[in-house]
Amino acid sequence: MEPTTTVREQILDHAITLIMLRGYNGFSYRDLSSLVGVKTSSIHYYFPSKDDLVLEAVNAYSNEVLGALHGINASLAADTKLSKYAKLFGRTLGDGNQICLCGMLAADIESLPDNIRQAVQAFFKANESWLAKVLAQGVQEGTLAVNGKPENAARALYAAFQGSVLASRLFHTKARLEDVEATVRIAK
Amino acid sequence: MEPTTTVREQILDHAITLIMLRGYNGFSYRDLSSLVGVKTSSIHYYFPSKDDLVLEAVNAYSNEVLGALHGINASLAADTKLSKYAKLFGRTLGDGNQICLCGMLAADIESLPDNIRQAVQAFFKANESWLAKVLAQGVQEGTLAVNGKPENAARALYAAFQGSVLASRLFHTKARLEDVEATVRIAK
DNA sequence: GACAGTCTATCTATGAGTAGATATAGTTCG
DNA sequence: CGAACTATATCTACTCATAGATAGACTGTC
Repeated sequence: MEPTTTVREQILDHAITLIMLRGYNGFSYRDLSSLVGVKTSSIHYYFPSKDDLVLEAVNAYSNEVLGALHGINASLAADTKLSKYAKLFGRTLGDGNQICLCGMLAADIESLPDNIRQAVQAFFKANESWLAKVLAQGVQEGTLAVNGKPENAARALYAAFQGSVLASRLFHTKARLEDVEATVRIAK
Repeated sequence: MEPTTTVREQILDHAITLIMLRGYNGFSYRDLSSLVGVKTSSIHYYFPSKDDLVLEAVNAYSNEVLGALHGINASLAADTKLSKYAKLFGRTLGDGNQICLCGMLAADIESLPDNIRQAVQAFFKANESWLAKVLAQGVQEGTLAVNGKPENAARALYAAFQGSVLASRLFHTKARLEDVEATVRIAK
């Protein structure tokens, strides 16, 4: 009675996991083959080239994460929203040492075609503009400390989140994510 | 009359460049072979395994960068030091789209042996503690805005720098590095 | 003649990707 | 109805290129 996931979905799921763990150049069709239990040729049937697979992985991941972002209740206080965001960011760290798929692909970007670069850029921009709104709200509510324009601060904050998951995994700790949140939160 | 660099040094230099561009899994002995003009077997003569090569690359890079950090005049104002630091960070972005070698290897960390992880960790810690001192100085001088303890803020700031070079390369702009600096600088 | 440094030649494993067979499930039409 | 056809999904078997790594021969120099 297990939830019937198609082979295609399984391939995509495992691809996402592997990219978050080892990056574009760090996984192969062979890896997927042994994880899903079908031959590599079957994977090529669904995803003709590796780039096709990665592009779909970005889109699927992006939809999921941006969906979760959209699901954060708009009527919450800004600092509460930020906490939820930080938790979202660190979610994959605990089980499996995975970092944000798009952060990973940003590191691998020089090995990737332009359509994937654009998809990753879009993900970055979506996060930055969401954060910019939260920061602006936090300024109004007096719960978040923002130096300069919210748009600029949001880009820096997003970079800090991306960098901190990198460092968190490097040091096997989640503390660095909290450090980032603390830089903008105003103590009560 | 070119400066006589040994083959060994050339290999190491190109390895560093390639790692900063494409990461651990994104370059090969063959790439180095064609760049330096010796056979791959000669590279194995100097660096028996790829991991040996990468470890030496981290050490060489680390010495160079930390040397440059140490070279920043201790008597400067904190905000001036921070500007120099940001410039240092973005130096390799313009020519060649390279990001910090240790930031790159942090992304690839799950493919790397433990001795390299430790070397990368050491580099991170050195940067963070240097930044912590600068932030503490900036608080005293009233030129930098720090929320919370300098140690925590320094970790978050360093993460922001790492994340911002990632984003800068992704978007082909250096603006994101400046956004980071702006979050702690107090406008005159 | 020992040794550092480089080469040729080769190995074994893995990389993405392709060709073509097969099996099964619909679908169409006489 | 049932034969012919088509689409989907999978496999076996392969290609060609690349990966890191090794063995052993050669060459110059101290």
